[in-house]
This record gives sequence, structure tokens and C-alpha cells, in this order.
Amino acid sequence: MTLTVVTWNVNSIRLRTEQLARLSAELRPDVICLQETKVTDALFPRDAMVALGYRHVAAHGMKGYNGVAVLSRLPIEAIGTPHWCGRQDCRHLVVTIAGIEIHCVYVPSGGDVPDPAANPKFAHKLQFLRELTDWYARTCDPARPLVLVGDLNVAPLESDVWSHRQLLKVVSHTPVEVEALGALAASLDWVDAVRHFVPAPQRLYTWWSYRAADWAKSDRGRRLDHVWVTPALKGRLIAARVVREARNWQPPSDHVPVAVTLAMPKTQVTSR
DNA sequence: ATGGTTGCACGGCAA
Repeated sequence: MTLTVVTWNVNSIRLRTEQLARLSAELRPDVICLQETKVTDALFPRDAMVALGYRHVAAHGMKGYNGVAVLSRLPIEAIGTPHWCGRQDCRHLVVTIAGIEIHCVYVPSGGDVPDPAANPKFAHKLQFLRELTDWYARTCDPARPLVLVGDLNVAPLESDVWSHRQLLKVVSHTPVEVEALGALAASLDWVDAVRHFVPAPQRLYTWWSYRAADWAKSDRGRRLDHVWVTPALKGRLIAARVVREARNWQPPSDHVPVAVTLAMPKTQVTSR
């Protein structure tokens, strides 16, 4: 028995139903965690997701911006929606599925100027990462089976960007963000499940700008989307995959899905 | 060095 969890920043779920059908058909994921759904819960296309086989849906969205959701073939046993930085902006959804707590996170992008004194968006991003770090360290236990996925909007490694040197002052790859993400990773000794299978220095990206004339030809990507597991689950990692070809699924999100498969004790996966 | 695109919602933002 296995559990495949996908994370995908869909950049509007209402424009990506066909692409989700393709993802569902090709990977047969058990759980799909979405970011940037850009829709209120009342308008969330729940019926379309159920039609794809995802009978269990948790949506946490708002009008126009942000928004996270989890689609599941297995029952969702609990739902939480933590909020950070004193805001109500729908960036974090926690569900429990098959006894595993899955955290779907959309970290603030951070704007253009990598200076928290000059750019409130960058200050928000750093504060968001710090509050998450403190919360995990304070309230969670690395011995518990947790999965953290999402668009973390930081490419931490040199091999996570097309040019380390040229992106050192570009938001997503600056040293202060990489340090903040490292602190978050240390909060529960999180294991980078994708790099577990595709170690550096092999280059790996999950996002390519819409602005490139030919995204694949220039290949100026960044690895912004991540799947982390607590040490309790490290021994159960079976596979990881970045669905690079989804960048061509029309019309595309600028992010592609990232999938991780875990081994499951037979007793934990039950009804559909 | 600059501008390049997309989505929401229909005018600028956010990314």
C-alpha cells in the first residue's frame, strides 16, 4: 500500500480543471494539495473534483488572491486553518488523512525588492516563515508523521535555480530567505523528500515564468514548490517526481505538480 | 538595462 501526495500551485483552480483531470489520470494521486486557488469556498468547483474521484475536499479560499485546498480519495479526518502575521489570507490548511497530518502551505511571494525595511511584502514573507518556524518547534513533534507541502516561494539550493550567481539578489533565492527556510526545515528536522531522490547538484525546477518566450528553451526555472516529511516518515519514502511536462498543459500554471509516494502500513489505508 | 505574461475582475494589483 502506498500514499501519493501531490502539491501544485494551480494559479486559479477554475482554469485548471482539465489539467487536474490529466494529473489524476496519469499519476493517480491519493491526495492533491493546491495553492493559489483564487476562489472563495462558496465558488470552489467541488463537484468537478468529486467527478475526478476526489470525494473529500477541504477548501480554504478568498476572492481573487491566495487560497489553499486539499483534494483526497481517502477521508479527511480533521481540518485546521492556522493564520499568521495577524492576517486572514488563506495560506495554510492542515488536514489529517490516513493518520498523517498534511500541511498545505502558500508562503508569501515577497514582492520585488529583497529588503524588509523598504518592502513590506518581503518583511511579511520573512515574518511568515519565522512564525511557522516557531509554531512547529513549539507545538509539533518530529516523531509524529507529518507532511509539509506547498509553494514555499524559496529556492534554497544552488541547483534549485538556473543561475545561483544571478539570483542572489532576486527574491526567492536571497541568503536571508534561504536562511529563514533553513530555520523552518530545522524546526522539526524536516526531510526534503524530493532531494532525497534527486540530490544536488542535479538541477531541479518547479516554476518557470510566464514571461519567457520559450520556457523550456531558456529553462530559467526555480524550485519553489516542496514536499517535506518528518523523520518519522523518512523510512517510508518510495518515490518523488516533478511533473515538468505539466508546464505545457494548456493553459498552463507557471508552477508544475510535485509528487511524493509513501509506503503505508496496511491498516492505515481503509475506506474510500 | 529593460520588459517580458497571466489571473482576477474589469482597474490596477499580485505574482
